[in-house]
Amino acid sequence: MANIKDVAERAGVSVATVSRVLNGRSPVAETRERVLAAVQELGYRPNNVARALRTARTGALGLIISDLTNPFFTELADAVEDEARSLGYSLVIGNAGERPAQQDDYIRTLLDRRIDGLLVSSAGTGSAMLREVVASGTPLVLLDRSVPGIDAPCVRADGRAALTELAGRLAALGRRRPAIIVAPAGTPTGEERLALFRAALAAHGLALPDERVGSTPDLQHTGGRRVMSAFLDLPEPPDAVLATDNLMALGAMDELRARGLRVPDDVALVVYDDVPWFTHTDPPLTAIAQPTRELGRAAVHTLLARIEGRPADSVLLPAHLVPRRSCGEPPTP
Amino acid sequence: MANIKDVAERAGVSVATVSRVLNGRSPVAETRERVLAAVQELGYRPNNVARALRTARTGALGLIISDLTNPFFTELADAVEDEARSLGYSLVIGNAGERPAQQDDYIRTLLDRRIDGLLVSSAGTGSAMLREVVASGTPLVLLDRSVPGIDAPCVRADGRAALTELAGRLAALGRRRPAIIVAPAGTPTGEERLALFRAALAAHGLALPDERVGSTPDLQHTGGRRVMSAFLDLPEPPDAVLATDNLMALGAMDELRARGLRVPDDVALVVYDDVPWFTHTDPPLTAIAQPTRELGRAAVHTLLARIEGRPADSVLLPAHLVPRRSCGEPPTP
DNA sequence: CCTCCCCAAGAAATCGATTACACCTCCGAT
DNA sequence: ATCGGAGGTGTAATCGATTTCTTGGGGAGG
Repeated sequence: MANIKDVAERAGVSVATVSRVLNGRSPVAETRERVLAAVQELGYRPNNVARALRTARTGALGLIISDLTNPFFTELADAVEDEARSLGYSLVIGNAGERPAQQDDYIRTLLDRRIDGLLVSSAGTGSAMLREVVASGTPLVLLDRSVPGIDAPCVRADGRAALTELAGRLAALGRRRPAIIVAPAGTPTGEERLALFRAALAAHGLALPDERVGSTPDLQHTGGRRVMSAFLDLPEPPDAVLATDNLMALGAMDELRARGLRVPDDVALVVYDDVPWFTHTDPPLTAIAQPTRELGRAAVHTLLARIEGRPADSVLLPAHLVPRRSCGEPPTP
Repeated sequence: MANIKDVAERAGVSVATVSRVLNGRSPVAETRERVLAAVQELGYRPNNVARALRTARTGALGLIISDLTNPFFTELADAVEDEARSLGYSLVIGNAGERPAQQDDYIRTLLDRRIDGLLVSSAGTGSAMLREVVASGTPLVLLDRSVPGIDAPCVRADGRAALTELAGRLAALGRRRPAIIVAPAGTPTGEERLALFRAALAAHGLALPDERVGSTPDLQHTGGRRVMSAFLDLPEPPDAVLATDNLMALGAMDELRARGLRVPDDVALVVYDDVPWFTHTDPPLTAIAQPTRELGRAAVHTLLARIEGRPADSVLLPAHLVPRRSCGEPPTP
């Protein structure tokens, strides 16, 4: 592949001039033409590796995503990618697969590659490596999940309004025994969702006792199913369940189906995170929709602010409730 | 951040020695210890950008995916990422969003970043840039979708057996008027699926006339819905439809539902690509499952073979049929 | 005791760009 | 006429690693 020296020779100028022309520094028509012609003829493309070494800017952002196969995170990644690209950055995606060790491994790799900034939707609570990121001076923004003790802005959704509305509807529909499936204590996101839901229910005179708070470290299908099974074995099983993740919700639904129970007749089901195909499930699922694409965009902007040394605060965007049949609503058209 | 010079000074050796120790070249116990100690104390990490410049190897692979929000490609990307990582490469993902222009843009960026190799699940037929990739000497492997005129190995699934089985079942279930929703003529994948399905049906005495071949350039939800609508307006509407993409299938299902038709009673529906939540749709969807993860793995291995100068052939892995209720099977447990 | 060889380690070139600095030329002002 | 400034261009330093070439010291063999 042709390099800048070849171009310089062909155009009869020095490499400095070529560089200047290409970076739009000193455009003297005549010289400029010759250089651009040479670039054309040789099909020259600047080597980004060399450029990055010299300028200490790679033009790449890193994104650590907790689980790429989870549709919520997929859409998030897609939005981040879009926004980064439109701002001239490319994106290196690392999929933690909900495994803290793998996440650390990936962060390490990204730091070694000298990405300009890092977005992390953290798996678990392992923050040792995140502390290193901060120490290394690499701009960091947390996404969707905050991590205590890490000094970095966090971009995420606020479920308060949606949960308040949900509690009201459940109460109005006559549900008396709500339950929640949530990430284990110690995960900030999980604790927050639990607290907000509980408070919202209390406002309508509904209690959320500990026996109807089910948690599982396995934030997947099987975890959701196991928790639902435990719920149904209670002397007074719940008549409305909020699953704080879409995969767990599917597991829960499997368990209900396996026991011959019907949604929403026997148990209402509500899911955190809306996904396009929720309209196609049986029954269509009521969801708490996070503003996914906006979160992605905001995260990129916040990160860029940090990269450029501008001040950057945390961002909180409102989630909203999307009522469908699974919580006892009339079918949507 | 500490660099190799700092380490050298601290250990009282030259940079060359540090480099050798770190790359396991000259292991003299005593010197080695001192260097490693210095590395520890300074928290030194080699700068991959500098290393890449010198060695002309970045240790990164590129993956162009036609649509990241399509669950099939998500799983594919996940598998590729896993495999690449386990082999010491990191992955830069570019999402073409089914737009050829964006795809070209991304390929350009990846080439400029001097990735070691490129995997492309191509959007559309635009192959001008792919030709450039080949010309640039960057190892290239096509994934899922072959591109005529591009001299690169292609890793994809073979639907013959699955389609043959499907045709047999449809015939046995008494379906007489099969139809297919497919990518427009000119896309190799679409044409192949059409030809295979038609041949398989013919073996059971079923015809697939052109009026029951619906295509749409929009490989998404709306495209699928439009085609299904046209089918249903035929004097003799189909009684079994194969959608060659999962998003198009959802669109088709929406149209059926909107018209008050029932699956599979009125129309049987079969989908290309299996997705975890197909068991949760109403009704559960019969699918032709591609060996997604194996495809991803194979693609990485094929690419690595090319990178290392070993010969690499195209790979064809068998897809298989997963019968569920939407094509008239008994409910699966 | 001298020579030769081998091996470890240092010095310096190199990868391909950007950029500080020096130089040269041309022009206008004093 | 001379000086100063400005603008364009070339020379060379630089980024941080790897790698080639060179050097020096120690051990073995004569």
